[in-house]
Amino acid sequence: MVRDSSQPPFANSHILLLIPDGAKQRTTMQASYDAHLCEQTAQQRWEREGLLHAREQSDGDKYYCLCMLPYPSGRLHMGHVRNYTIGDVLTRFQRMHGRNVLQPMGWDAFGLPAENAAIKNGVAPARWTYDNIAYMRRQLRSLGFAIDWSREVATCRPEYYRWNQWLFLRMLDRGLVYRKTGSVNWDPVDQTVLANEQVIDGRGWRTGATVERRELPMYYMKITAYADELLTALDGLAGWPERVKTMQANWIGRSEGVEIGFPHDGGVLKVFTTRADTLLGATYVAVAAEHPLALQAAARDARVAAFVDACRRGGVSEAELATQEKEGVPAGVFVRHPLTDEKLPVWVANYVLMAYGEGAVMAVPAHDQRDFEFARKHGLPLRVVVRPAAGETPQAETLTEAFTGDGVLINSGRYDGLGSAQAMAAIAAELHTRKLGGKRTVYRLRDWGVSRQRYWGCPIPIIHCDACGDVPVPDEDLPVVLPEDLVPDGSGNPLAKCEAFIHCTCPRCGKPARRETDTLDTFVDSSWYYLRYACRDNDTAMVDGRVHYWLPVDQYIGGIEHAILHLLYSRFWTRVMRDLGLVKFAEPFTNLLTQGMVLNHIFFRKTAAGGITYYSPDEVVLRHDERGQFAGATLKADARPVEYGGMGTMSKSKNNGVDPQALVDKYGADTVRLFMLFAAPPEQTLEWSESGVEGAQRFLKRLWKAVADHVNAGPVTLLEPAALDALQRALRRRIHETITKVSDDIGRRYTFNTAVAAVMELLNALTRSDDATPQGRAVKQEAYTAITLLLCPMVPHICETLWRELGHAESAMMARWPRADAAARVRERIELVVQVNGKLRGRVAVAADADRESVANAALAEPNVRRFIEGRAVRKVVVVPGKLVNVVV
RNA sequence: GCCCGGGUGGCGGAACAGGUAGACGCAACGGACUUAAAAUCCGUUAGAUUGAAAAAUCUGUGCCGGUUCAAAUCCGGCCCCGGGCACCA
Repeated sequence: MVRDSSQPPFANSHILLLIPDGAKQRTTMQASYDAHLCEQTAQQRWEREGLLHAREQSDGDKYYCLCMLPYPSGRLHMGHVRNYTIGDVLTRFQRMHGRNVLQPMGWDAFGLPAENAAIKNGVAPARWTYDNIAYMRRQLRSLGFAIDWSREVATCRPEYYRWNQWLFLRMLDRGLVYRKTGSVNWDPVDQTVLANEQVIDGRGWRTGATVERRELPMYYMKITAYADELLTALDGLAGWPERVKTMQANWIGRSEGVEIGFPHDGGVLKVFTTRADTLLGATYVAVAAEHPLALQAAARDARVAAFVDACRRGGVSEAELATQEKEGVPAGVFVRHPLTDEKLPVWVANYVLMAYGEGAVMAVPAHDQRDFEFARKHGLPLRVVVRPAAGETPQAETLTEAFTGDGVLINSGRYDGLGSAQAMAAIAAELHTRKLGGKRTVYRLRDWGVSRQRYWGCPIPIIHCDACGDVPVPDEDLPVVLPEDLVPDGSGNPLAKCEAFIHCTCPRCGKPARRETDTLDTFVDSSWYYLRYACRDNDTAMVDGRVHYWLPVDQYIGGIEHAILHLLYSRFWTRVMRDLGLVKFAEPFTNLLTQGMVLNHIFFRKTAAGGITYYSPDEVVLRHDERGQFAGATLKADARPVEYGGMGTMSKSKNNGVDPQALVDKYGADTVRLFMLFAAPPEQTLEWSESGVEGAQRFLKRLWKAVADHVNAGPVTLLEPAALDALQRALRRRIHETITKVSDDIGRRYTFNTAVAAVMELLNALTRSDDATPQGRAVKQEAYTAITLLLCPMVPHICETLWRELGHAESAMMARWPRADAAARVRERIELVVQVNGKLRGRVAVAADADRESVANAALAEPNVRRFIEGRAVRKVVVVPGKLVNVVV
């Protein structure tokens, strides 16, 4: 069934099709396009002929095209359609280039929405999830994606997640998993942990209660052990978008600086700074509310205790911490300056993050803007120790903002006169001699907390024994299976109340023990699923030899929202597996295409309790003022106002997804696919609008009718390029220019919108021509053959039928991509634009190979150009070959 | 608040390495076909000015400034929108 890639499909590959091969019985082609008939017939054929199954084979290059697996939220939305259509186009395009392609699909099936659905409707998350998968799988099939369904995985199945557990234990063996406390959002009313998404303005979304931060013991994966490698390896990812690499580099956030110890009665307070040159300007030290020094101070001082307590209110997200008002109190503790021995006060401040560096900073108000504002607010002193290399020296009394640039040191004793860089090195050296610090590199990246106090996730394979402590579940007892019949009610993890799950015996001492009831972060599931597609039927190993054939992924496609977390975790996980000898590569995704989000309006209401409810855009009516401007919206159900939340990503949680099914039912899959591709280039954000779907449908109908008219006019004769007249040559040139353009747009640029536009232009040119001569019809035969092949990756169903009508027995899916004939594209004369002083003043036609001088002379002779240069001296003539002439006067 | 993108006609977008701004499509308007409508086909469509017309000129790519023979594209500053910020996925 698989084509031998060494055989070209046509004897003369420059001329696309000479004579139909007669495989089709000559009957009249139907005049009108029936999308649903086409789609059903084509899908059945692909299935019947086994064209969707990928097999490991040695001949020909493999091409593994992967789309990020969907969360089974219930129905596909337009973001999915966009993602999977792009993937399908690239897969089919590569298949037509003779590659052995794999395009799998699966389900990111654990997660919060299943629990929310359970709370709302009382249905078990497992049941809800499996029903959703069944429905969405049907939707994906109806869109005609060339997916090898025999490799489907669902991350909520024990045969999948047992390998999460297995690898977790291997990481535990190697010290890459450890336990420590971490902060979570706590809803005091529901007595439950909330996700950051469920905290809105510091309140729980269901109860409206003010959220508190709580400390819980959790498992962490040591991604920081790979921080440096994950950062430096970005340079090698030539197939990744620059912006994604920049985001990851900033996220890892490597900083080279100096660690400084401030001695005090109870020991040494460590801080980290990238500006050790400003050390002599430090006038106080600030610590995070969770810092041991702050907690000690709180035990002695009621005011500090109250402040530390206040810091616990609100959520844990960085965005929330970073936008809150900067506040602090004196800890009532003092430290000594490591160089001057000066006594400096310690403050407890909410802007210091415990998770970064040492959870403490030296404050230099004259040279750090945040310290400056804090010092002004609390009347703390300010000392200028760096002046700009040129310009005025800032005066402490008159400063209106911190001077944060590098410069020359002043008021710094023996360091006076040194530049910032020299001073940093010298100060680091002195600290090192005094054993109070030295150079240090820190990362913004934190270890990956993987514990979730939730039911619908992969159980963490640990048993807690009073005698033996935390004991790993033995490999032979894996998987630890999650009971699928529990129904969360919003008050904590039902697993923690499930006696049948919790009770077990300690594998070490045999005494009764308790299972861990936390489950793993769902990012664990999605950190390696792309490996499992290669070998999902192996029940004795996580990966096998087939992984070495298919991986790494040649093309990965998914939303830009995953630019950091998912992609970084996957890169980390792959390295762990490499170091365990399970895979031979470090980077799982060779090429990455990050698709822009599909946005839609967000509407919501706050409930009486302070919670929030989202409404679908088709549940509301928009109101406009007399000038046609948007002026609010009301709910259809009760005609009362709803709040507008702006544009946002289509998602289950915001209730603003648009189900493509109605469009597929009405217009067919090809129209929906074509519309999504034509709407915008893939990387661009797309605000949802349905207008344009009709246009996509109209184009397919026009194409169908054009091919039908051509086919029904009877057999064609052999194309003889030498026998063509000028018009026929011009049309044929357009065919081959279009082949070049579309090949480049799909294969290199990924701009499917311009590829479609180019084919539309060619069809427009074709339908304007009424040349019925034998050679005229031969050119058209070549044109329709080319168009069918060029569109095949994008709208495969209609092309399957057109291909058959054009006389081919083999499926269009297995046909070879057309090659442009360079000879057909040659032009004799070209048109150039002529500018005078950069403004367009005329056009001239010249021979394609004309030299600069004759081009310039032709330009200067153009009548309108002469009008503008008359009576003025021509100072310069810029000739851009093939493009334009600019006359400067 | 921090990091990363984006902003072009009524709308989606095109202009790929600094060289014709508005390809292609939607919507709108006018016409053909039709008893009529739908569908289809043909035409017009950035704004302004001049002209009977052909055509020509001016302005114009979020805002302000700069570099260049030439800027949507490069540089500096600002505004707005979107994505991410570690428990949404």
